[in-house]
Amino acid sequence: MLTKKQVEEILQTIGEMFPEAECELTHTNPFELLIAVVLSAQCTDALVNKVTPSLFAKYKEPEDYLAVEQEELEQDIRSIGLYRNKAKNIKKLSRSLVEEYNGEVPESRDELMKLAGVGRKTANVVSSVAFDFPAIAVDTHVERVSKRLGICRWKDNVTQVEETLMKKIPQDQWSVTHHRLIFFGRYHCKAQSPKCDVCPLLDLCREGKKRMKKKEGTA
DNA sequence: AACTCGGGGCA
DNA sequence: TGCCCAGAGTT
Repeated sequence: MLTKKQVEEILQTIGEMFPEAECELTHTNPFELLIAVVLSAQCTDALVNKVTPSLFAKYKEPEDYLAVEQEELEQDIRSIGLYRNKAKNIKKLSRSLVEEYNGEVPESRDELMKLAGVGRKTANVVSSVAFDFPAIAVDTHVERVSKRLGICRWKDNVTQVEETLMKKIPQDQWSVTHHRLIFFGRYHCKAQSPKCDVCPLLDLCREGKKRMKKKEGTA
């Protein structure tokens, strides 16, 4: 596992690689943020942002989602993929908010995770971004990159990855770190074909050095 | 633990 | 043109 100082250096380097890394989710209130994050499962924020302007113009409150047929909602979010599941979850989630939470978005992760379509990652994003709850959202990119670089352990489960990241990164950098690691994971340290041969972090990266060595052997 | 949903992005 | 996904639910 890397030290705090090493992690700091790595994050700074990644920040220089992707200066454009910043939160792409646009939201004006907790409910819109919740919907946007639910929609973003298995697709990019950029793609979600193509539908949210018209979506949020049409649907302001949970009641608005309950007022239309599910087929209509499906068409409104069709271009993002997985739209049937997501439309069904949003209808169900809106009903829960109206009936059980007085129309308000709950603030705690545990309550958020009871909602349809809201898992651990979505709950962490909403509670931390909308309600300043101390949490780091760990998605597949963040987890993979953290493990490859040695920021956390290989055997760590998601909870342990979260804890390690929160321990090694100053709280005021959690949000930007999340997005830096996502950019790094998506465009550089990719799941299938990481660009180890042109990676400025290779000297620090156990996994990268292992991969380069293996590559030499097979070449 | 493996499977499903799905249009868009990228090789 | 065919792969692969910024997750969550179900079995």
